[in-house]
Amino acid sequence: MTSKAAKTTPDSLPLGFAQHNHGTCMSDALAAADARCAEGGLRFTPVRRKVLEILLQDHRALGAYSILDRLREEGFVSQPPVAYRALDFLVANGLAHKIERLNAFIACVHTHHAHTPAFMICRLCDAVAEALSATARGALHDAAHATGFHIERTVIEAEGICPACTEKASA
Amino acid sequence: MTSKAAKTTPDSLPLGFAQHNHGTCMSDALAAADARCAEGGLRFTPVRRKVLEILLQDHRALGAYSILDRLREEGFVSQPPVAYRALDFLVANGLAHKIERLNAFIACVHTHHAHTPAFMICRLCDAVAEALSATARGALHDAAHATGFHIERTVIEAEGICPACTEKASA
DNA sequence: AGCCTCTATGTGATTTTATAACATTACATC
DNA sequence: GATGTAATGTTATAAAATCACATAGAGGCT
Repeated sequence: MTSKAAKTTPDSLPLGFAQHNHGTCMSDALAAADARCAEGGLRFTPVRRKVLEILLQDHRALGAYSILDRLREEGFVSQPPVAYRALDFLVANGLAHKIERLNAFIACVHTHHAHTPAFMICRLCDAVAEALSATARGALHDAAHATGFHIERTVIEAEGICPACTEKASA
Repeated sequence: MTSKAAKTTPDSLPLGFAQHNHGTCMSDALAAADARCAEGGLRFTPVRRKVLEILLQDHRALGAYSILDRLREEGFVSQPPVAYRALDFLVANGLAHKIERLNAFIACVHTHHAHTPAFMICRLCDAVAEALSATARGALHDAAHATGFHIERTVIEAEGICPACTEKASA
């Protein structure tokens, strides 16, 4: 678990590659979502909540149409705009992120602090880990500032092979 | 290749926001492409060259179907796979990049050195600038290395407002 | 309550982006 | 000039995203 330091708080690791307690991570995230919506006067409606639950359950990047299928299974209406609207809401409010490289969505695992997400995508097992990206973001921001560009949103995604798959391959 | 010093060679700036000589930039890029293909034993076929020319002419991100339209105008065959295959070739060989955020493609302006591209996308005028991203890339790489993730490719894109549009807005 | 307004949802169709599958042609080299 | 490989032509379809417009709910106001 430890990558370099002795301290290993859950969110100092890129969740997604590490084992963790899905139950608590899911209920934590839902609680955080409830709190944020209440605080911001946002309506955390049934479809929105269900979409977030679906994303949290899988804990991986899901395409809008996979989500739509899951919604249908759960008895929700299943036209594309339903899923896209819910996803737009979640993304706009920091409860989920879009992985541009995959045209897919993933629940945010760092809901408790504002952040610029960065992802690592394993091309073998499709796992996606969200890393804290203060450093990468800072560097980009500096470069942009030097040219007078005002950043509103960043997409930082690395594609490659995760630790587990690397191990499997060499075994 | 100074990035902040007084010297301002064309490629120390994020091309795309800065004015520059399209003619030479285009012929330079085509010459570089010729050289690279010759060197690597790659076939720089008419469609591939034409697609690169189209991208260089516009000097902005173009969707595959826009490129297809342009190809058609120039008398090329115009089924989607034609454009996608040419684009795949250009991207695979570093002559063009895909902007994931826009599902669009842009000619590479740093063909002479290997690099991990980073882009700044203006949401007002749609200009896209390619920046040198040694720093941002380094930070991401360090983070990945710490967790054992092996990066093969990175997507680094910032969306916001370019210098020109910022100025226009405040004027 | 009743009314108004704004937001969210339901629904069908369409647009945009990308790939599958398979036939044909061009090029290299022996 | 046969043969293998890479590139192109062509049709069809899949996958992702949005448009447009109708309906329903929540909250404020009198």
